Amino acid sequence: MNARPRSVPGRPVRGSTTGRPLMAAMDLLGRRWTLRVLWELRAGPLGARALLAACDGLSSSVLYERLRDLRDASLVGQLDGGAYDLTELGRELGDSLQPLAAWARRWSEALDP
Amino acid sequence: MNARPRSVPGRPVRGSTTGRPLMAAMDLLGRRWTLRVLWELRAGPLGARALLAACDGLSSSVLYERLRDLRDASLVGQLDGGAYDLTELGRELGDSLQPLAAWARRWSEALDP
DNA sequence: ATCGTACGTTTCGGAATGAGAAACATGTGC
DNA sequence: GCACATGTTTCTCATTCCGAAACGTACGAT
Repeated sequence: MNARPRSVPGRPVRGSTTGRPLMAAMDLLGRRWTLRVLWELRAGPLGARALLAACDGLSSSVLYERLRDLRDASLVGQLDGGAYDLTELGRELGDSLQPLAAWARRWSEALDP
Repeated sequence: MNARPRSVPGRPVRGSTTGRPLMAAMDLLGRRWTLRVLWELRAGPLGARALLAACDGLSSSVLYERLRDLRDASLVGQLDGGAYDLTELGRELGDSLQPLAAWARRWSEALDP
Protein backbone atom coordinates (compact mmCIF):
# COMPACT_ATOMS: atom_id res chain seq x y z
CA MET A 1 0.00 0.00 0.00
CA ASN A 2 2.59 2.48 -0.92
CA ALA A 3 1.17 4.38 -3.86
CA ARG A 4 2.29 7.89 -3.08
CA PRO A 5 1.89 10.76 -5.49
CA ARG A 6 5.15 12.54 -6.05
CA SER A 7 5.53 16.18 -6.96
CA VAL A 8 7.47 16.78 -10.06
CA PRO A 9 6.90 19.69 -12.39
CA GLY A 10 5.64 18.96 -15.84
CA ARG A 11 2.68 16.83 -15.04
CA PRO A 12 -0.56 17.34 -13.15
CA VAL A 13 -0.20 17.84 -9.48
CA ARG A 14 -2.22 17.61 -6.36
CA GLY A 15 -4.22 20.79 -6.18
CA SER A 16 -3.72 21.78 -9.74
CA THR A 17 -4.54 20.31 -13.09
CA THR A 18 -2.16 22.61 -14.86
CA GLY A 19 1.18 21.24 -13.73
CA ARG A 20 2.67 24.69 -13.72
CA PRO A 21 6.05 24.69 -12.01
CA LEU A 22 5.12 26.94 -9.14
CA MET A 23 2.13 24.77 -8.37
CA ALA A 24 4.34 21.71 -8.26
CA ALA A 25 6.68 23.55 -5.95
CA MET A 26 3.82 24.59 -3.72
CA ASP A 27 2.56 21.06 -3.69
CA LEU A 28 5.90 19.81 -2.53
CA LEU A 29 6.67 22.61 -0.11
CA GLY A 30 3.15 22.88 1.21
CA ARG A 31 3.61 19.82 3.34
CA ARG A 32 4.49 19.84 6.94
CA TRP A 33 8.24 19.92 7.58
CA THR A 34 9.40 19.97 3.97
CA LEU A 35 10.48 23.59 4.08
CA ARG A 36 11.97 23.10 7.49
CA VAL A 37 14.08 20.10 6.58
CA LEU A 38 15.42 21.99 3.60
CA TRP A 39 16.22 24.91 5.83
CA GLU A 40 18.09 22.82 8.35
CA LEU A 41 20.26 21.37 5.61
CA ARG A 42 21.37 24.80 4.43
CA ALA A 43 24.31 24.90 6.83
CA GLY A 44 25.68 21.58 5.66
CA PRO A 45 25.05 17.84 5.52
CA LEU A 46 23.20 16.28 8.42
CA GLY A 47 22.37 12.74 9.38
CA ALA A 48 18.82 11.62 9.94
CA ARG A 49 19.09 11.67 13.69
CA ALA A 50 20.65 15.10 13.67
CA LEU A 51 17.76 16.34 11.56
CA LEU A 52 15.31 14.89 14.03
CA ALA A 53 17.07 16.71 16.83
CA ALA A 54 17.10 19.96 14.89
CA CYS A 55 13.41 19.80 14.07
CA ASP A 56 11.85 19.47 17.44
CA GLY A 57 8.55 17.68 17.08
CA LEU A 58 9.28 16.01 13.79
CA SER A 59 8.80 12.28 13.89
CA SER A 60 11.09 9.87 12.13
CA SER A 61 8.34 8.40 10.00
CA VAL A 62 7.51 11.79 8.54
CA LEU A 63 11.15 12.73 8.19
CA TYR A 64 11.92 9.74 6.01
CA GLU A 65 8.86 10.43 3.94
CA ARG A 66 10.05 13.98 3.38
CA LEU A 67 13.55 12.87 2.60
CA ARG A 68 12.18 10.53 -0.02
CA ASP A 69 10.05 13.29 -1.48
CA LEU A 70 12.98 15.66 -1.56
CA ARG A 71 15.22 13.09 -3.11
CA ASP A 72 12.63 12.34 -5.75
CA ALA A 73 12.55 16.03 -6.46
CA SER A 74 16.35 16.14 -6.79
CA LEU A 75 16.68 18.64 -4.00
CA VAL A 76 18.45 16.43 -1.53
CA GLY A 77 21.11 13.79 -1.95
CA GLN A 78 22.69 11.29 0.33
CA LEU A 79 26.37 10.91 1.12
CA ASP A 80 28.25 7.70 1.60
CA GLY A 81 28.15 7.99 5.35
CA GLY A 82 24.35 8.18 5.17
CA ALA A 83 24.12 11.90 5.83
CA TYR A 84 21.81 14.02 3.69
CA ASP A 85 22.78 17.16 1.88
CA LEU A 86 21.34 19.65 -0.55
CA THR A 87 21.89 19.26 -4.23
CA GLU A 88 22.71 22.25 -6.37
CA LEU A 89 19.00 22.74 -7.00
CA GLY A 90 18.26 22.40 -3.33
CA ARG A 91 20.79 25.03 -2.46
CA GLU A 92 19.28 27.36 -5.02
CA LEU A 93 15.92 26.80 -3.44
CA GLY A 94 17.37 27.64 -0.08
CA ASP A 95 18.63 30.89 -1.56
CA SER A 96 15.25 31.79 -2.98
CA LEU A 97 13.83 31.29 0.48
CA GLN A 98 15.99 34.07 1.81
CA PRO A 99 13.48 36.85 1.02
CA LEU A 100 10.88 34.78 2.80
CA ALA A 101 13.04 34.69 5.91
CA ALA A 102 13.47 38.45 5.72
CA TRP A 103 9.75 38.90 5.35
CA ALA A 104 9.08 36.64 8.32
CA ARG A 105 11.17 38.95 10.47
CA ARG A 106 9.19 41.99 9.38
CA TRP A 107 5.97 40.07 9.90
CA SER A 108 7.02 39.16 13.39
CA GLU A 109 7.79 42.79 14.18
CA ALA A 110 4.54 44.01 12.73
CA LEU A 111 2.48 41.64 14.84
CA ASP A 112 4.49 41.71 18.01
CA PRO A 113 4.88 45.20 19.46
CA MET B 1 -14.43 21.37 19.82
CA ASN B 2 -12.65 24.12 18.04
CA ALA B 3 -9.33 24.52 19.76
CA ARG B 4 -7.02 25.16 16.84
CA PRO B 5 -3.43 26.20 17.22
CA ARG B 6 -2.71 29.36 15.34
CA SER B 7 0.62 30.37 13.91
CA VAL B 8 1.84 33.70 15.06
CA PRO B 9 5.45 34.64 15.50
CA GLY B 10 6.65 35.35 18.99
CA ARG B 11 5.46 32.29 20.74
CA PRO B 12 6.13 28.59 20.43
CA VAL B 13 4.90 27.05 17.29
CA ARG B 14 4.03 23.70 15.90
CA GLY B 15 7.30 22.06 14.99
CA SER B 16 9.48 24.42 16.90
CA THR B 17 9.87 25.42 20.48
CA THR B 18 11.83 28.50 19.59
CA GLY B 19 9.13 30.67 18.09
CA ARG B 20 11.57 32.11 15.63
CA PRO B 21 9.74 34.10 12.96
CA LEU B 22 10.75 31.96 10.04
CA MET B 23 9.60 28.86 11.83
CA ALA B 24 6.23 30.45 12.45
CA ALA B 25 6.04 31.36 8.79
CA MET B 26 6.94 27.84 7.78
CA ASP B 27 4.38 26.50 10.17
CA LEU B 28 1.71 28.63 8.58
CA LEU B 29 2.79 28.21 4.99
CA GLY B 30 3.61 24.54 5.31
CA ARG B 31 -0.02 23.59 5.24
CA ARG B 32 -1.83 22.44 2.23
CA TRP B 33 -3.26 25.28 0.12
CA THR B 34 -2.07 28.18 2.25
CA LEU B 35 0.60 29.25 -0.20
CA ARG B 36 -1.73 28.70 -3.08
CA VAL B 37 -4.57 30.79 -1.71
CA LEU B 38 -2.14 33.59 -1.05
CA TRP B 39 -0.86 33.29 -4.57
CA GLU B 40 -4.31 33.43 -6.12
CA LEU B 41 -5.09 36.61 -4.25
CA ARG B 42 -2.05 38.39 -5.65
CA ALA B 43 -3.91 39.64 -8.71
CA GLY B 44 -6.69 41.21 -6.65
CA PRO B 45 -9.58 40.49 -4.32
CA LEU B 46 -11.52 37.30 -4.89
CA GLY B 47 -14.66 35.86 -3.39
CA ALA B 48 -14.70 32.49 -1.71
CA ARG B 49 -16.31 30.73 -4.61
CA ALA B 50 -13.91 32.29 -7.06
CA LEU B 51 -11.04 31.02 -4.95
CA LEU B 52 -12.52 27.56 -4.97
CA ALA B 53 -12.72 27.69 -8.73
CA ALA B 54 -9.17 28.96 -9.04
CA CYS B 55 -7.76 26.26 -6.79
CA ASP B 56 -8.96 23.14 -8.45
CA GLY B 57 -9.24 20.41 -5.85
CA LEU B 58 -9.51 22.67 -2.85
CA SER B 59 -12.56 21.97 -0.75
CA SER B 60 -14.62 24.66 0.87
CA SER B 61 -14.08 23.36 4.37
CA VAL B 62 -10.33 23.65 4.02
CA LEU B 63 -10.57 26.99 2.24
CA TYR B 64 -12.42 28.61 5.09
CA GLU B 65 -10.00 27.16 7.57
CA ARG B 66 -7.12 28.67 5.61
CA LEU B 67 -8.87 31.98 5.29
CA ARG B 68 -9.31 32.06 9.05
CA ASP B 69 -5.65 31.18 9.54
CA LEU B 70 -4.56 33.86 7.12
CA ARG B 71 -6.83 36.41 8.68
CA ASP B 72 -5.49 35.56 12.12
CA ALA B 73 -2.03 36.09 10.73
CA SER B 74 -3.05 39.50 9.32
CA LEU B 75 -2.20 38.46 5.81
CA VAL B 76 -5.69 38.52 4.40
CA GLY B 77 -8.63 40.82 4.98
CA GLN B 78 -12.22 40.81 3.95
CA LEU B 79 -14.05 43.49 1.99
CA ASP B 80 -17.61 44.62 2.52
CA GLY B 81 -18.88 42.58 -0.36
CA GLY B 82 -17.41 39.48 1.27
CA ALA B 83 -14.45 39.17 -1.08
CA TYR B 84 -11.03 38.47 0.38
CA ASP B 85 -7.91 40.45 -0.33
CA LEU B 86 -4.33 40.66 0.77
CA THR B 87 -3.29 43.04 3.47
CA GLU B 88 -0.13 45.06 3.13
CA LEU B 89 1.77 42.28 4.88
CA GLY B 90 0.17 39.71 2.68
CA ARG B 91 1.21 41.56 -0.42
CA GLU B 92 4.76 41.80 0.88
CA LEU B 93 4.73 38.06 1.43
CA GLY B 94 3.56 37.58 -2.12
CA ASP B 95 6.51 39.65 -3.27
CA SER B 96 8.97 37.59 -1.27
CA LEU B 97 7.58 34.52 -2.96
CA GLN B 98 8.66 35.86 -6.31
CA PRO B 99 12.16 34.33 -6.17
CA LEU B 100 10.52 31.05 -5.29
CA ALA B 101 8.43 31.21 -8.43
CA ALA B 102 11.53 31.94 -10.47
CA TRP B 103 13.30 29.03 -8.87
CA ALA B 104 10.37 26.74 -9.60
CA ARG B 105 10.73 27.54 -13.29
CA ARG B 106 14.40 26.67 -13.25
CA TRP B 107 13.63 23.53 -11.30
CA SER B 108 11.08 22.52 -13.84
CA GLU B 109 13.54 23.01 -16.66
CA ALA B 110 16.27 21.11 -14.88
CA LEU B 111 14.07 18.09 -14.31
CA ASP B 112 12.21 18.10 -17.55
CA PRO B 113 14.69 17.80 -20.43
C1' DA C 1 32.85 -12.74 21.68
C1' DT C 2 29.55 -10.04 23.88
C1' DC C 3 27.82 -6.24 25.81
C1' DG C 4 26.50 -1.35 25.28
C1' DT C 5 25.68 2.40 22.52
C1' DA C 6 24.88 5.29 18.62
C1' DC C 7 22.96 5.71 14.28
C1' DG C 8 19.79 4.75 10.06
C1' DT C 9 15.45 3.04 9.13
C1' DT C 10 10.69 0.83 9.24
C1' DT C 11 6.33 -0.38 11.39
C1' DC C 12 1.92 0.41 13.73
C1' DG C 13 -2.16 2.26 16.43
C1' DG C 14 -4.34 6.32 17.52
C1' DA C 15 -4.88 11.38 16.78
C1' DA C 16 -5.22 15.32 13.76
C1' DT C 17 -6.04 17.17 9.25
C1' DG C 18 -7.88 17.14 4.57
C1' DA C 19 -11.39 15.86 0.96
C1' DG C 20 -16.01 15.86 -0.91
C1' DA C 21 -20.55 16.38 -0.91
C1' DA C 22 -24.49 18.16 0.98
C1' DA C 23 -26.89 21.52 3.41
C1' DC C 24 -28.31 26.23 5.13
C1' DA C 25 -28.34 31.25 4.65
C1' DT C 26 -28.75 35.57 2.01
C1' DG C 27 -29.28 38.40 -1.82
C1' DT C 28 -30.86 39.36 -6.90
C1' DG C 29 -33.45 39.23 -10.94
C1' DC C 30 -37.56 37.13 -13.13
C1' DG D 1 -43.42 33.05 -5.51
C1' DC D 2 -39.25 30.78 -8.14
C1' DA D 3 -34.63 29.90 -9.90
C1' DC D 4 -29.93 31.02 -9.33
C1' DA D 5 -25.39 32.73 -7.65
C1' DT D 6 -22.65 33.49 -3.66
C1' DG D 7 -20.98 32.92 1.33
C1' DT D 8 -20.63 29.63 4.86
C1' DT D 9 -21.07 25.51 7.90
C1' DT D 10 -21.66 20.64 8.85
C1' DC D 11 -21.02 15.88 8.27
C1' DT D 12 -18.70 11.51 7.04
C1' DC D 13 -14.80 9.23 5.33
C1' DA D 14 -9.93 9.01 3.65
C1' DT D 15 -5.29 10.50 4.12
C1' DT D 16 -1.61 12.24 6.73
C1' DC D 17 0.86 12.94 10.97
C1' DC D 18 2.50 11.79 15.60
C1' DG D 19 4.81 9.06 18.98
C1' DA D 20 6.80 5.28 20.45
C1' DA D 21 8.70 1.07 19.74
C1' DA D 22 11.24 -1.99 17.14
C1' DC D 23 14.92 -3.92 13.86
C1' DG D 24 19.56 -3.80 11.61
C1' DT D 25 24.22 -2.56 11.52
C1' DA D 26 28.28 -0.66 12.76
C1' DC D 27 31.78 0.54 16.46
C1' DG D 28 34.35 0.67 20.97
C1' DA D 29 35.04 -1.08 25.40
C1' DT D 30 35.24 -5.16 28.65
